[in-house]
Amino acid sequence: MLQIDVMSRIPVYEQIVSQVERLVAAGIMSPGDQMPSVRGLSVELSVNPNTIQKAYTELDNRGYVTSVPGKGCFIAPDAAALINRRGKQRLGEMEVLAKTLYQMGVTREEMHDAVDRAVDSDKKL
Amino acid sequence: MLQIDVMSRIPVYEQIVSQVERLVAAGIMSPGDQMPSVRGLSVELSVNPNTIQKAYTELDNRGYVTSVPGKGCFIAPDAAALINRRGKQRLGEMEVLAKTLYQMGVTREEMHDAVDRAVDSDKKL
Amino acid sequence: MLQIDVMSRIPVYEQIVSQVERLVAAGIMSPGDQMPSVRGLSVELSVNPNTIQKAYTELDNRGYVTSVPGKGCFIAPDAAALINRRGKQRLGEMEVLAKTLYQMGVTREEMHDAVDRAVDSDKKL
Amino acid sequence: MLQIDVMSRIPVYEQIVSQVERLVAAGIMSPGDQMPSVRGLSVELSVNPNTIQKAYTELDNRGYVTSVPGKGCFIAPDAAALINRRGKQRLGEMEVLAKTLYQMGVTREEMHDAVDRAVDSDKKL
DNA sequence: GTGGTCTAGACCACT
DNA sequence: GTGGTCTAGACCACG
Repeated sequence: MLQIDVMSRIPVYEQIVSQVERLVAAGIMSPGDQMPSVRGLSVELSVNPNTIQKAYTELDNRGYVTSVPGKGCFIAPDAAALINRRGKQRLGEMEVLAKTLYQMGVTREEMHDAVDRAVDSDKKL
Repeated sequence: MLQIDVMSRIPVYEQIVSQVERLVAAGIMSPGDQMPSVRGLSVELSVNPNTIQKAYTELDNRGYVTSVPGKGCFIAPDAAALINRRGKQRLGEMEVLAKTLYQMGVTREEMHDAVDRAVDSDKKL
Repeated sequence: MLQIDVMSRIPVYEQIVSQVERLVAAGIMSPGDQMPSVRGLSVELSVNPNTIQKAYTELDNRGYVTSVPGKGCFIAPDAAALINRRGKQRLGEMEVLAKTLYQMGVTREEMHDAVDRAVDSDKKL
Repeated sequence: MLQIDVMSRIPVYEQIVSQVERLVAAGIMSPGDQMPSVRGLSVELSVNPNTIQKAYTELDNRGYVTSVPGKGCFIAPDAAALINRRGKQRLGEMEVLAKTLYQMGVTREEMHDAVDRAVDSDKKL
């Protein structure tokens, strides 16, 4: 269910967090669902268990999952809402990027087009 | 003319590159203009000369600037065009970010608004 | 596998870049192969780690290699193609040199012979 | 008669030496001809007199000119022969370059073509 | 004075 | 352990 790109500059643990984020927001993973075990996911992705643990800790910090010692790690009831809130906060990143590109001579329309392309490409899937 | 935020996670040399990029694109620095000397900028920004040197080397690699040992560092004739081209290439980053945010439940309109805010805030200055 | 000539006027980091270029083009290093670590190569060649780092950064900039912090530095999938493309671009250097030598009274045949000597000496190895 | 490119990476004094080399080899300057004065050439090219002096010193070292204190600087009788000899020595540079390019996947034919292009472009002028 | 290279030694985040 | 950034201080060639 998860795929990681070891060649990417994005830290592996962050890739895992992002993908869980996406799966929950898309409704593929639902509140109450159990996450794979740290050791299981470690072998499945051929990734160091420490890295998986770091991702899970981050997911817990963000409130997307609740770890129950001895039982496992479960998607939190309000995960989707939290993710949506976090998404809105990240609009600031887009604002910063847009400002930078605008200062480099990219037009408002070109940026709107890029956003539309992204949205449409996602709708198709 | 340049300002550095030492607390930022963005490397100092990258901050310098970005700011020169902006100044050239805005026409504040023009082709043929001489950049501040490595040592001069070093003391002005209280940054190690090697860090400035790294920024200047990067600017040269990108073709924004031509460094002439013993003479100085000058804005290249086609710097603005190169910067614009690089800006268009970076639209891919915006597409990736937009896709991610969309998957987190952010709407197309909210993203368009973010772009518009960025453009308008820059126009005001 | 790499050898450095500290007495040469060619910067050490450029020597490293050139040699890796050669090894990859010759198929001795293949896509996906891991480069020696910065520190490891540093002690092996008795060169400062910063110098190695500079070489690796340049290799990354040229797309021959992808550096993954915390994991290592790996030969890029399309490294050989990029190197070949760069080689063709550098034919311009040969043209400039040939023109200069011709103006100094060196004949076309003498230059062809020099090229042939170089090619043959490389084939023998 | 001489033209220098301040933006070039090639040192100004070397540009001057090369151009005098070319003019003599082409027969435009002949043995016995007087070189421009250091001060005169300095203002004509808008170049620091020290730089001109350095070029003249190098020309003298190579035996292309003989400086007569108080009278001036004159093209040596055997200048053309010396230049031709130097040209042949520089075939080594071409050999090194050819070997490098060959190792980067450039073919023998492509290099021969580059040499021919250079020779032909010079013949046309 | 200029840019460019190198060494030495430190710190950071990530695996 | 890895790569990446930064500081401090030195040396070089060029103008």
